[in-house]
Amino acid sequence: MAAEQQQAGGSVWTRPQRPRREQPALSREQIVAAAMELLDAEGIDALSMRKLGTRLNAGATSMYSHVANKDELIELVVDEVYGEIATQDPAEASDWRTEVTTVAQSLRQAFLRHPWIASVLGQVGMSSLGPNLLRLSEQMIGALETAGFSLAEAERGMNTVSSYVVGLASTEAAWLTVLARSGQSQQEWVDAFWPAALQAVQAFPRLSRLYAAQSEGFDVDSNRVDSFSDGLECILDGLEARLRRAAE
Amino acid sequence: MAAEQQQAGGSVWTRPQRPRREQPALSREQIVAAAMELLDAEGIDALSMRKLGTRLNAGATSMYSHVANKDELIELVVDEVYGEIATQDPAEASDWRTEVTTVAQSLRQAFLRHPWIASVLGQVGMSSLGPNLLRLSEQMIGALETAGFSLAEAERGMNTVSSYVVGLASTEAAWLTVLARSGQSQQEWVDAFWPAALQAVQAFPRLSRLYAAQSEGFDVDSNRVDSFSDGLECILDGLEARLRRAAE
DNA sequence: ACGCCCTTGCGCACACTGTGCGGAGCGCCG
DNA sequence: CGGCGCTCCGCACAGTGTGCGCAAGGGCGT
Repeated sequence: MAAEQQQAGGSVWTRPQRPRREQPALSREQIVAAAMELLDAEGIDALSMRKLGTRLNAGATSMYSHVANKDELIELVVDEVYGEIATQDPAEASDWRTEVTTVAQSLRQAFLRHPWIASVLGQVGMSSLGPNLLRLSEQMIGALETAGFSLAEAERGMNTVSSYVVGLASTEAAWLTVLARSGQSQQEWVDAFWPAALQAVQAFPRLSRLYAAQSEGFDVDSNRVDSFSDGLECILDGLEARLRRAAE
Repeated sequence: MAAEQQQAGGSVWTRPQRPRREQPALSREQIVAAAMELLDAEGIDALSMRKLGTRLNAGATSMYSHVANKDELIELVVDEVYGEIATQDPAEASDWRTEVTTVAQSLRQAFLRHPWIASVLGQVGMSSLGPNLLRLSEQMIGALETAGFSLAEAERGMNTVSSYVVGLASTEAAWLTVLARSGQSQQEWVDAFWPAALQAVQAFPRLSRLYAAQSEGFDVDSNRVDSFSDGLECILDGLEARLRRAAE
């Protein structure tokens, strides 16, 4: 610490180098950005106000002038994640399916870029009403409404799609978090866990067959993205069906 | 504390009432059950090992003989929640759609009975491989496979449905948690938040129309269950479509 | 029958958390 | 130039998960 400085000098100059009002030295944006870095680098457990403070060359409680709570801070960071997703230019009006698919894929990838978000969504919920989330909602509802759905139908469709994306991406992200915490490579982790999984599953015939089939190697990652796209298209098929049904 | 007892008596009798080996006095099941009670009653923030200990007339660290971690404890409680869902008797082989729907609805209701689960799923993931979760997976895959899907298709279908259920129920449960923490009634909370929501949304035309339409009252709860069932049927429609497509 | 060991529960302690409070430095307005 | 207010920070408090070592008995070897 700076203990020796305090002992050497008087209390007058102990921290003269603190550049008080040249610029506020701490801003909401900086805090949110630093929190995002910390979360991406070390995960949710490493985010403490003290660590965030030191990373900003500030005290532990200095952020409370700009942010009410740790919870509010987290809400802000979450919306920042949503902010990474660009809304499409409405000029290039493409197929509604590709438009919805684009948003969904971007959302998934944003979640996988910031896996800590899974551990946080259950506390913050989608209820935070941050501007970026609202923007995404507006776009998706817009795509569905111009496709021919009523406004209420469009909202339900959006809820269905986004629930699917959030649910699946959360599971994936949680898995990534566990993986990261274990410190092993993906292959190591799978190898280590596979026997236990096989044994846990052996009382269930279909799961056993499934796991056995998956044993004879296949690419885990590519299967995952296929699986995501497949489920998404399944939902879109369901939506398209009711669109056609309404048109007749 | 029991300080005066120690001062008054010798250290010999300070805790003679502890019934050492008459019965183990603490079991995994008891611990999990008590944790569930505590979680249901006071939510995730109230679950600490100390509180759990006092509730079991035990010390704070006495559970660590039966449970490795707090995390492991939470995994156990989560699987206990899945355990509340009964698997259907395979004898009465009904329509695959109603079978899947039954599981999905039960899952949703279990989540809403224990809203704290939302804040926990992102840390534990579905990756815990607890026996009850496996049982549910087996049933759902079974329903899909006997309906005519291949094993791999059945797994993907299950993933799609369960991701949807988990995602949506998590959002709802998170909302319930926020509501409970606020201490207000649902109506009070909505009334208090509505102006802010309207203002946040006013930059987005479609969301504004949507919220305005929802302002002229309708039953929030019934709309929610309708919305859930609607999205679920949408997914099932999509699945059924590929079943028919494969049959041709 | 007696003494030893080994399991099991628990008190203590440590490092760490979020955050309320009061004070201190600085810029700005009157 | 004096007072006000906004930021920033050190301190302190209550509370957390959990590692460590001790104590108390039941079960077993002799």
